[in-house]
Amino acid sequence: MTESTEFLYPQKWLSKASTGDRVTCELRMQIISGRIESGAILSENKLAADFEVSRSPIREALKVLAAENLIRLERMGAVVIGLKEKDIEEIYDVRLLIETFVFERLVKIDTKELVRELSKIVEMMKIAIKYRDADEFSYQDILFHETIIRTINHSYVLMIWNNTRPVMESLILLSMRARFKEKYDDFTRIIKNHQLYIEAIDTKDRNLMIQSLHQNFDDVQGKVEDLWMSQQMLSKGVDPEK
Amino acid sequence: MTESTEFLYPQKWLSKASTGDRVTCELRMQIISGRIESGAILSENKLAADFEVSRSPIREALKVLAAENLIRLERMGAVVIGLKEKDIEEIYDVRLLIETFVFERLVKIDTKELVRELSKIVEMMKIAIKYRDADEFSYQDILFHETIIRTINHSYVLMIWNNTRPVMESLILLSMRARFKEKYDDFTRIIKNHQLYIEAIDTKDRNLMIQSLHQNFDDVQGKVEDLWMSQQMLSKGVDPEK
DNA sequence: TTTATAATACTTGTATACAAGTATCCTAGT
DNA sequence: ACTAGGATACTTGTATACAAGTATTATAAA
Repeated sequence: MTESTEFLYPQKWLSKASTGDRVTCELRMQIISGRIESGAILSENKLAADFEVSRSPIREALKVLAAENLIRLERMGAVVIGLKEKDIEEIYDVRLLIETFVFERLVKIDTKELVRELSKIVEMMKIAIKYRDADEFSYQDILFHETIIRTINHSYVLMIWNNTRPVMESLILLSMRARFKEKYDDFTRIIKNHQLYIEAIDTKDRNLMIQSLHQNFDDVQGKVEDLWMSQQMLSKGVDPEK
Repeated sequence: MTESTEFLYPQKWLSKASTGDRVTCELRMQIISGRIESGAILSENKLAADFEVSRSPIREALKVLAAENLIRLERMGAVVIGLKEKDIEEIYDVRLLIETFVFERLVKIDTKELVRELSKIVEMMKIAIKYRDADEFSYQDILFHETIIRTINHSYVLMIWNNTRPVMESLILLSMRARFKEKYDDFTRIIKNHQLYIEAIDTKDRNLMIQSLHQNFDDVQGKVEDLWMSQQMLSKGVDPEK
């Protein structure tokens, strides 16, 4: 395998991470980006050799990726499932489910501090755009939503978020990198939509929030198309299933 | 530690399971039942000695339990979080969230086969009651809901279910065992409620479904109180937090 | 008595070794 | 030519070994 020496996952996000976490994140990116094609069979020994680590962190990574539905652990080897279009829609089903639930809780509590925090994050996003830093922008985008979710202090909703976040993160990273190269002016719209979201929370306007969520969803649809493009760029021959 | 030689998790459910899975299930039961008190600090070496296995399957188990929010992995040792009353409520928030979502999909498709399957499961539950088999009853109860959820073929909703199922399973097991000893006539009500659920799906009656879901939730509230009792029986001194 | 420091006994993370099981391929026999 | 059977080279699951880091405890000095 002509393994590219480049890493897809931002290395600076892994400053304090263990080898296992590094492998997990990198493998996830390679699967979602399509660099590792769906249907491929991964062997622990081979991966260990490729990553130049022992089998321990590899096993750890495979367990995590299996829980994320990206691979399927079988008797002999782990087969790569990858993300189909249907999966991406389903992830956003879950996000809509979560965030509407969260909003119902938010309208009952004081959100002044949250709004302040979110405003700060949007400012950061603007800076990231200004300096063409796709990874930083992605980071703040994810942080935005995570901040909202954490506010309601619901450990099991947070658990769901934690389980879907890594895949979301990878999707957003890949999409944003592609956009910074091609559709730079998309970002003003994204910023605007986030500000709409903040306003909805601030005024506790349920309709505005729903509207903003759907807008965000539409944005994401765009992201998905971008991702598809970037996948086609990265991988040699993607066979479009179904 | 005066480790009881008895296993809490049904051994026959582990016929083909690896050592890692066995440890995971047993540890989970011990934490949820309160046999391992919340706040306790678990060390991999100690657990390995207690279970008479190596650290590998123990590590595996701890990772899983951490993802389920039952323990928190720290630098030195894993601290047991356990289930507080709030957590149990939150689990059922998630279940309500999932099952209402699922129902919205169910009303759009043909559910004849599903209804047949569910009826079969309820028959099995009746037999389990007749023979006072709490574990078998629990198994069918969980299977009932999982069957419904699997029907809509939504991999990410299924993922959420998979993430909450183990804890649910433990809760139900402990609760049902207690009930078979004390509140035997509860089961006619539970059966009735499941039949109501089936009817709601069959007639695609949204209101009936909501009603049945809430009834189920109330049932569960009872379950929770039972669990609390059984916890107090099992563990010497539970300190009621908050 | 109290504080600073060093030795010690723990902890986790990773690498390696071993055992049991499975697919593959090659050979022998018909 | 084709099938049966066995050797072989894989696979995962578990045990063990080792390295690096952290809390604790004991000791020594003020």
